[in-house]
Amino acid sequence: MTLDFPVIFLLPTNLGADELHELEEQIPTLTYDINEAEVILGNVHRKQRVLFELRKHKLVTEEISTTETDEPTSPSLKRRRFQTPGSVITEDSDTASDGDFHPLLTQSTQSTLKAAPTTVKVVKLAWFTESLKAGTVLPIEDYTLYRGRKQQSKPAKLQQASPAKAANIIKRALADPKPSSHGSRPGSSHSTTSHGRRDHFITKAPALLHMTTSEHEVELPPIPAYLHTTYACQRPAPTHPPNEPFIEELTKIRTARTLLGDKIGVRAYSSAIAALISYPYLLQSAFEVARLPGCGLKIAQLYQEFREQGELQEAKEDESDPRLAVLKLFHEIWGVAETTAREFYNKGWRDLDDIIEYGWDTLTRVQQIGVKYYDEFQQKIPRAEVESIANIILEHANKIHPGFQMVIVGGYRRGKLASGDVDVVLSHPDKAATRGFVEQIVVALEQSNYITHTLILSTANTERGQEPVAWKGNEKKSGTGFDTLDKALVVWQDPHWTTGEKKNPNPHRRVDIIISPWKTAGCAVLGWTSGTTFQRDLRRYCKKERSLKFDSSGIRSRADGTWVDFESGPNGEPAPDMLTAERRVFEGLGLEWRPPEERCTG
DNA sequence: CGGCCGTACTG
DNA sequence: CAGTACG
DNA sequence: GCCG
Repeated sequence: MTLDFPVIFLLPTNLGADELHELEEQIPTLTYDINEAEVILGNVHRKQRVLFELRKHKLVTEEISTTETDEPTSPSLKRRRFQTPGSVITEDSDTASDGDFHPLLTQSTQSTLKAAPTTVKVVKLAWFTESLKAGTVLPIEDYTLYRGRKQQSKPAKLQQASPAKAANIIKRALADPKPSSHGSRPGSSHSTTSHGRRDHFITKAPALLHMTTSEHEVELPPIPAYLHTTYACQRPAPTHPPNEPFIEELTKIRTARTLLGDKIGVRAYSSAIAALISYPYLLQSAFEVARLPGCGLKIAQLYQEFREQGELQEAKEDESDPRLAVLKLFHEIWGVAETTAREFYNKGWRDLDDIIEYGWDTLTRVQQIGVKYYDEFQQKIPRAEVESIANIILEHANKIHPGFQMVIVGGYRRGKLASGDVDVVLSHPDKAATRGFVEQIVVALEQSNYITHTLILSTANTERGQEPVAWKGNEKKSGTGFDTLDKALVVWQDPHWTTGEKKNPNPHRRVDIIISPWKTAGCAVLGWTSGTTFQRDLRRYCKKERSLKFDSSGIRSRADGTWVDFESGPNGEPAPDMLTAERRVFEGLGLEWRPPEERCTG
């Protein structure tokens, strides 16, 4: 008995290999060309997923509302398609360039369009399996997740774009932005090898671009090779990128997301910001934005708005939101993050005095310190003072045990003219010298009256990550466990003053003292120098591309937990100094070394 | 749709 | 355990 | 919000 099914394309998503194969056997009208399908069958249950699948398979459709009849194109369609968020456009669609059919953009699917049906339904898998069970083709409507009309006719000419219209154009054209919109000039320096999907070539921007940007021809500059990666640790990120004003606006939005506890939003904006920081040209168009890693439709639209208005409405609203202003104030207290900031706000508190008056006893120890020195911690620390503080720490270290080396890390090392705090990494070639050293140095600096408070003392003990399996093979060099990376986060105040006042006028400073065993000092320096996004992407890169686990106290294999030593020399001899060790870590990870000034990912 | 850095201290 | 910190 |  063969049931009378329509032509079916089967989505492999969410199907095991066996399951997939079995279904393929069972479908009498199976096609392997999605363009031929009348019905797309999939183990999916939500429309959002459907849209994703269609995009993935580069099938361009426009959703048909449930009230609309299937077949002939209704006259109202043209308007609607400018507004339908579900509209899916790909590089293979002539509509993506609005009739300016671009031969270079089309490859495979277009040739099949002529014989293809004009509409397609995406249907839950159950429709098919239950039809089989019932021995009859069940009504498809109950299982339909999505009905779409395939895009093949060109719409009417588009005139000079109004801003609102331009936004929609961008939206449509960027619905599947990456393959079609990142151009590069033939003969530009970067090659097309090894960067996968971002290396399609087009000689100039799609026609739409011109309508949305300017009257004259604008060729997009080539994307630098290093922007073909989503890892910020593979790109230079200068302190003052050409698009800083736009980046500042995005940073305002990110700040608001931070205060609202939207960690994922923060990550998203951080990725976009990091890519924009690495972009060496002044932006000209939204398409230029959308082809950057971490930048999609939303960021491109925001750029468009920025270009037209010089500011972002969302950023403006965030800045003038009184609640966010209070949350920001509270969030800037050391020891208070978004949850506690919100708690304070919900108690009706609006400033530091409220906290002191109504909540002092509910604060943790470190929060009390954070409130007490709120103003002083807000002050930036000039480079000269950073150096002076660091040198005092090094002197004390060498008084306890000569031979310590130090690198001032953090924002200072990245070149900032003034820092929020002081970060130093101390290490010593003698393994015995660093063990338990953090307590000694803190005590010494307390006794000399430099350290007034200790916020966190981390003596994360030497036993860590001793995977049972890690025992296979006597890995010659590093052998087993590295020692711990200890740290002290302290409050610092220079106890010397000359002005004859009775009270010490010197500001309290936040100082982070990190003690690393020599063997992993390169990781420590690398981990404590780079900006946050560089750091997160470095870890993500290690995980996804190298199956390694990076943190500032060492690198481990994810397979068996063994420690990986990139820092020692070819014969296992220790690195000559910490900066050499850092370079070796870059090298060992397969990353190009970057000077600290180029790790300013925000 | 699932993922988004990894670790340690505090209470 | 949740919250916070560090880059 | 973006990526795979």
